[in-house]
Amino acid sequence: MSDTTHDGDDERRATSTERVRERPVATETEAEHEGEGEGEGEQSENERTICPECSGRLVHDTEHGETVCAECGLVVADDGIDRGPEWRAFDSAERDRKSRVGAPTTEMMHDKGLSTTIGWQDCDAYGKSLNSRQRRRMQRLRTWDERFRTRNSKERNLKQALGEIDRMASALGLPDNVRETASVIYRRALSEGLLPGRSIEGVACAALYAAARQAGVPRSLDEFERVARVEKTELTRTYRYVVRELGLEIRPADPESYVPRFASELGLSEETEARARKLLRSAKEQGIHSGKSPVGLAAASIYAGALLTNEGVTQSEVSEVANISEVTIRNRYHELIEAEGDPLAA
DNA sequence: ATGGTTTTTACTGCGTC
DNA sequence: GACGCGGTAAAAACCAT
Repeated sequence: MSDTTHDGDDERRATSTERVRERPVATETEAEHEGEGEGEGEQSENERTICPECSGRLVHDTEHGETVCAECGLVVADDGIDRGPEWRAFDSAERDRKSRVGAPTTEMMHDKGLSTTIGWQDCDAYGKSLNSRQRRRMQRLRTWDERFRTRNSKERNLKQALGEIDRMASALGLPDNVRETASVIYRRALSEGLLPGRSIEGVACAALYAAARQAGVPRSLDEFERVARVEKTELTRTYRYVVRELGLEIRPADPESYVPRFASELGLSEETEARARKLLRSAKEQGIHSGKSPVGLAAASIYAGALLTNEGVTQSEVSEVANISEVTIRNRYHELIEAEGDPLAA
């Protein structure tokens, strides 16, 4: 699912491959700094995403190889490298024949999945098993391969964080694309020096929380606290910090996104779920929802919806699955029914 | 730190099975 | 009498300033 973004690349024209910048021919101090490729081009992330003229958002136009401002149209950089292939394919057979690339890169691994790994199966390229001497040899190589790949601290840091993100994401049932964005957020936090003084787990957790909300599949703080290795207070603190420093735009969670999960946990019908959504929508139109906790609203809409369809659900049951007090449910659901235009009275 | 808003806690009374 | 529900006051939590 995560590689769908790469499918369109084949059709892209290579407009700027011929302009790939030439390297200076001879340099006297021969590549002494080659080995320590730290954060290659990531240090000035802000400069790349914000227009210097009007501070609007910058967008990359891969068709023309330009970086332009979405607000004022200012062209910031026009020497972008087109990373698409230089050939075109007109059917899938031709695509297979011409393609010279391997797996897509992924943000989910600390080296973007570009490194090779020595397989764990003790067999050669023909599938024949190795003898014991060769086996020992491969085991040694594996060890050194692993040490080499995770050699510096930054990469070890990333590796641990991404593992943490992966673990929590599967515990919370979050899809791959959320993990990807969480990884991107974490990378940005790391390259902007947000980590010192904060725990890896905390920042990783905050990144995942932010990513889930951005993707419209939010999980409540309570749910995060259950799977995270950090306290809720630390989570909220680092979350706020990361969002502010990185300038992430995150709107308040949509109550409707909680409805399906609560409904299924309580074993309620589609009809009730639909009623709950309807209640939430009319509440939104009247602006009842602003400032109120989205989870509370979702819980109240579930309760009210079940009431309207005569499905027996008690307030305490709803408060149980939503982690919201019964009082809040009562207050919200009165407001919801009033906003709906009092269908009970009709 | 502070003040305003929202949520939670704790408690009470009412009606029903 | 246990349970579901509604309401209230005060405490706690949260958020922007």
